[in-house]
Amino acid sequence: MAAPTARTQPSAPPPAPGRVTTRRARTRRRLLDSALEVFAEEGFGRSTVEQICERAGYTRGAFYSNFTSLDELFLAMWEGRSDQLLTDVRAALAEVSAAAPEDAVRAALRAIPVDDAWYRVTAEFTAHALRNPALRRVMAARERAIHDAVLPVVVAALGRTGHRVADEDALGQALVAVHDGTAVQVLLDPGSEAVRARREQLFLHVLHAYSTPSAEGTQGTAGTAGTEGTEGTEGTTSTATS
Amino acid sequence: MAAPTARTQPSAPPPAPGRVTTRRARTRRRLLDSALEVFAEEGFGRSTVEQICERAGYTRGAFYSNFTSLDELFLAMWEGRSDQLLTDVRAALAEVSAAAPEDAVRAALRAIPVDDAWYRVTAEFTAHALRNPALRRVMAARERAIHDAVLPVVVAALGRTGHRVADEDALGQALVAVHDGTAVQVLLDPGSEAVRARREQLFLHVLHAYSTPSAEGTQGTAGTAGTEGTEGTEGTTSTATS
DNA sequence: CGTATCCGATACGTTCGCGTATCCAGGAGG
DNA sequence: CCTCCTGGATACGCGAACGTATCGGATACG
Repeated sequence: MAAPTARTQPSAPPPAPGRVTTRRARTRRRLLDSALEVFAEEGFGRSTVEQICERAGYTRGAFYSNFTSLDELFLAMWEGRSDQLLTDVRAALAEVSAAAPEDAVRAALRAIPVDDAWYRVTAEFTAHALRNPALRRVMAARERAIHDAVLPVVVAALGRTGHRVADEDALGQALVAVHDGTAVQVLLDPGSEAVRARREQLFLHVLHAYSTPSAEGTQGTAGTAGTEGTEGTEGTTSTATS
Repeated sequence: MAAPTARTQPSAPPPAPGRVTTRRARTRRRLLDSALEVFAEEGFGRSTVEQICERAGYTRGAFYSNFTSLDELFLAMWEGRSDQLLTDVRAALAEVSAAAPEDAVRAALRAIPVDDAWYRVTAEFTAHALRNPALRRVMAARERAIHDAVLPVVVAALGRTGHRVADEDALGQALVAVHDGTAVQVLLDPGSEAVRARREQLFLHVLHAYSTPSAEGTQGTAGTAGTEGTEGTEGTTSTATS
């Protein structure tokens, strides 16, 4: 009986998981988007809650209703963007999964645009992560995820041209390192085509360094992919072993 | 109050360059040292003038007497440490200038210890530089200096084992990129010997990738490291596609 | 169409850090 | 030994950003 009307009792409403959610989600999203911009422009350490809210068209009340601290928002933002990036890369790699490794690399690099704003933020996130064990784990996990997503594709592509990868972890680590290291260079010297070209060149060198041509190719037929046809190259090894 | 009239010399001493300078220099130095620590612990954006002064044993008065802003101190500190590092590397390389490239690489890596605090600060400086054209130039100049200091030695060492470097700029850029990229990995996963080992391995791979064995070698010694089956392969791809 | 409930806006007091202006001690030069 | 100047300490006022407590409008649901 009773009580149906005014239940002030907290027992009933365990955070109803789907009530006004729609507005909230939009707000949250706008805050996160604005955060990226502000962090990129001002730097994390110099960004204020108010700047972010102002840009998103809200007041601080909205912020504190959605996040408890700037740190929390920073992490959420970075993870969100990072996930998106990973998704993009996966998609891009899926499309070219039948191409030669050279093309795969180029496609991957295209899928990971050296986005100015994003890398400014990532550099800062890195600095932050180096100081905070929890964040460090997050970042390490992220690198591993990228690693896991990219490696199989690369290895497969290499395999199609008759190359085998002995130590996949080493290759993965090398690729990530090269990516990070060269990305900064590209941003520090924007507009320099030379830097960009050498970046690509370095990737290819690394691919070759970490794979060995298996004497016999399975790929008699493998040519299949032929589409672009360019990949004939195979100079790989050409001269080959002494 | 009246005192001010006491200007004996109207000609005004052009900042007597060596008067109390001794105290001042010490103060400046202590502030810079403390700054590194504070920046490393708190992050640049969250460091305050007072924190730095407190750690150095001064008050804010001392700070504003020596610097005009945190930014200025940050730059001065980074440049100072950076110069020191460069000096160390030069010295280390001079000692091993007669060794095989593998040893040179190892010596260089030893000379550039992956110092936790320093890299945390550098990561932040990088982020900062990506946002500030003036700092960006400073950083680019620094990288070029390191590049210029290290390359000749590396090239010479390679030459002694009968390897020639076709594109020195490319090699330099690659080495810097690999250094930066792997340094972060080492710091993100401290204590992992595997990561460290792969870092060294990657350096060697890069050295080989960017140099070609000149048929005639002085390489009597070449046997050297024998680390891994060297990958004679070295197609170097240079020929590239068809 | 009413209404209970969210969600973001507004208002407030507080704390923190800054930069300046002034003061005083200590060390170099005579 | 005395003096004069430098360099750091102290004191002060200011503005920014924070976090909270409360309110009013919007919104999903019956």
